[in-house]
Amino acid sequence: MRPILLKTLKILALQGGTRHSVHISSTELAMKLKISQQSASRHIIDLEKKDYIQKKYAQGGQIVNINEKGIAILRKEFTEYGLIFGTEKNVKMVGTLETGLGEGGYYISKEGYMEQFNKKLKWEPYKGTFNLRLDDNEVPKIEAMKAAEGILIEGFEEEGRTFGKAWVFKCTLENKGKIIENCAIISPKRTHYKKVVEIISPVFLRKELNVNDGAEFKISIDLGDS
Amino acid sequence: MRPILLKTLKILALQGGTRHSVHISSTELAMKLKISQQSASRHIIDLEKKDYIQKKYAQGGQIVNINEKGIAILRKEFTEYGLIFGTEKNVKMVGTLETGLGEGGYYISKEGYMEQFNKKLKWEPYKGTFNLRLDDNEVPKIEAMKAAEGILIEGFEEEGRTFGKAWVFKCTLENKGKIIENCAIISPKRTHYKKVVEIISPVFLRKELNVNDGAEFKISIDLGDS
DNA sequence: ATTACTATAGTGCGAGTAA
DNA sequence: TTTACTCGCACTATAGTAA
Repeated sequence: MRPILLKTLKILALQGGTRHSVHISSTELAMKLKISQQSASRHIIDLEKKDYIQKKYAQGGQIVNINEKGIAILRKEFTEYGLIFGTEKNVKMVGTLETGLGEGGYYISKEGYMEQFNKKLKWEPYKGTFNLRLDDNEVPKIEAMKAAEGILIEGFEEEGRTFGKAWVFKCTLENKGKIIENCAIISPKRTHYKKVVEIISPVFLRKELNVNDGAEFKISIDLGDS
Repeated sequence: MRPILLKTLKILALQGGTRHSVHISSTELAMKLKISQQSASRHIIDLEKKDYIQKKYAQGGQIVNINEKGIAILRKEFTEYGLIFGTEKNVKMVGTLETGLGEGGYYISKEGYMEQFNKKLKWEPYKGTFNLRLDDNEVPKIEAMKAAEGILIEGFEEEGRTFGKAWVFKCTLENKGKIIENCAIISPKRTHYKKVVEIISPVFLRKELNVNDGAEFKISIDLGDS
């Protein structure tokens, strides 16, 4: 979505558009946006074309209603600002199971990491990672989460090789109504553009849950618990 | 501020930029914004020129810090989204006293309004309004507040003339540390582009406080109390 | 690797105006 | 009064590239 359309949608929402219909002329909207009447009109048309709003003509302006899709995008913004200012304490995301390269399992099974997991998570992970691919627009959320506090897992040296530090975030997973506590997202970098998160857990999740690639999971990260 | 710059600033904030410095290359930022590296670089330069951020070069990217001014604009956005979703229960604004046209006093002193003020506010206003000019960027806040609930003052007919309905919002004012309870903003329209709010109060505020045009007031509106 | 300049391509803005 | 079209121009983004 173009930034100017988001701004337009926000102005409509500030007039109460998420709660009831808004009566506003393109001239008035233009003033609020500090753009021309023509551009305001175009933005309204664009928003309707993209199904963010509905409109109909009325005496001296138009009646605008914000659709579910529009409310959803505004709520996403609100959540992201909540993450910025640390008021959002629980991050929920949806991810799809996929097969990784197996590298994750190699790394986490190193004793230098395992002893820290035992100490800091109070459980020992199964020696493999569970890879969940996030939806494209979840990425800012996971990055914000990573930018916030997490549990630091120190790096170490072994046989002349360096194993870098990592951060873990306690979370729970949910699949078909079944909730798995004691999971954690592990990430080698604080913030890094990546659509896949690697999950560790005391149990072999694929077997425990009998799931295959493509299975959908709800991920819930409690930021207050890190 | 251009919408694209706000979006850029938000991305930086989501990397933790409001809490600590962020190490990010223009290429990585460009990916997150889904624009070219060149544009991302330009936006970073623009943000720094306008004092929203500070940056310095580092190995493999740049180190960005968000300034007070940048944090302020992000917080304003957050507040506005809070108003949209009704989580912001208290709206605070700053306004400057100015002399109105005296019309407000004429209208509110009509018996048809006065009896409603007595009943709905539990006090009778002084027969004049106290006009506070808001800062330009406070306008969306006041409009969002007006879009939310308020106390409805019904219109009426008198000698063939129509006196329209209005909304009042209980508030308190603060000037030089002195707090005046029992004030209310009165507005003839739910949402209307206007930089001046008219305040009513049981007392003649100019005399009570010994203030003149230009005096600064903090306005605090409790939306849960309407 | 980076950042960020110049030059060009492309998009979006607003003036004018019709309906 | 509205909304919203066409069209020209200006601004913005990106490609190419230097440092």
